[in-house]
Amino acid sequence: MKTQRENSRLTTADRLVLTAMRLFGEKGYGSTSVADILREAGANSGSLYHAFPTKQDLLVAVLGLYRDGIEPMLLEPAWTGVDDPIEQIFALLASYRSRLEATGCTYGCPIGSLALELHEPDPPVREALAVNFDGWVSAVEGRLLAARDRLPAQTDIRALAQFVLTVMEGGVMQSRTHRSLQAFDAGVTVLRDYFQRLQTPPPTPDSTERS
Amino acid sequence: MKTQRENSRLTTADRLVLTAMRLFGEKGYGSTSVADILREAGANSGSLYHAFPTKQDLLVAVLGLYRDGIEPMLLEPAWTGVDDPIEQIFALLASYRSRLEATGCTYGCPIGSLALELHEPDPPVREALAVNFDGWVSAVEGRLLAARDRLPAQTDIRALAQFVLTVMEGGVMQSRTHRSLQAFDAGVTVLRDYFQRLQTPPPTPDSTERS
DNA sequence: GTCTATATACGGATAGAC
DNA sequence: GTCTATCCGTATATAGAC
Repeated sequence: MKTQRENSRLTTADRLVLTAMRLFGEKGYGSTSVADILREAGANSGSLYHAFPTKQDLLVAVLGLYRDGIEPMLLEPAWTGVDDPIEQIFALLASYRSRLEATGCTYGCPIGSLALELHEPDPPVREALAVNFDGWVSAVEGRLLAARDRLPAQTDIRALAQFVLTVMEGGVMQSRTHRSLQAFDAGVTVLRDYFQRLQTPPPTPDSTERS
Repeated sequence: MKTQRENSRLTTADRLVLTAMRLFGEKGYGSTSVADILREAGANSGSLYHAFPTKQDLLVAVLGLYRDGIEPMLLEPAWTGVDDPIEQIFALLASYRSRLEATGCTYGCPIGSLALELHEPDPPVREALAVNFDGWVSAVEGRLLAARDRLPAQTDIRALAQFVLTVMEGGVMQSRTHRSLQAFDAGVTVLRDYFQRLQTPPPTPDSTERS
């Protein structure tokens, strides 16, 4: 579960951020010590504190990496070969499922984990988390806009995009706790049912008397 | 945000668990030190370790309290005066909203926070978290069963109950991160729309040609 | 069962030479 | 920019008298 060793062609600062990103994702922020990061990155204390005054600054840098990686590292791989915008949303969810499955339901969404681990994060950290959520939601919103003609006219597109994130995060939380994909899958299935109902026009007023 | 002082008529062990419950909820498990708990409970180190060999044993006891409190502390207050089973589900969600609102969106669901804070919890802790989720889901499932005749016959009741938990936890996570009720409210609104659609029979096959 | 005092480890962060 | 050595606070847990 650890990459062969963060590419040694990078600068020390970059290696430290990448190592921190991996360890924060694996063990969380609080349980990752600066000493862990230094050891795994093959760096020394002085180098880290030269680039990052505090451990928290390192966290903010990691969250920036996640943000910048949403498009190339998350969306692009998930969407190749999938054309339908709504199916792209479910392909995104499937990528989280793969991650859960590949790790025995121990790793889900690193942003969500950090968001709940840090109860009272300092403003820059909280903002960086919020920016990550916003970026994710905006990507889903874009897919919904592309499928707008298949959704009821009065649909709140932004709220529906947030709802997709909600379903992903809630499902990941339960699957990690139960160490089973069942809860995540159940959530996706229900969400799919909802999308199907959204795309099915309701009975017209004068047709209700037929049933 | 702190009770006037955990009732001094209780045994020391009980006072310690109640204090730990409060502090774990406020600051998380990792950020609450044993010294914090001792100070706030007005107890000494020896008393704690006499009753609980480790801090983790204290956590398991706290999770047991949460489990036992679902019915009397959570459901009963939320459901008084609400008769409709589906409205009881939304009343339960409203109780989480109240908690978010009362705390400036800093406290949501203590179980969910712990579930994501503890990345690789020891088996007894993970089980205790899972038991809490199960108890919550079963309560919602009971309400859905009471409303079964208003839902499509093929509805997976258990999965739908899990979905309600998913929506609550995902909404709480985002609202805490954004420090705004908007995301939570949006999730509840979308969920309500879904329930309405579930309760609206779809067009019969031979009526589709009318539209 | 409760008290005080303390063992022991590890945390983040720093100093100052090179 | 990177190195080694280390400061200093706080963490969980324990010892042993009462």
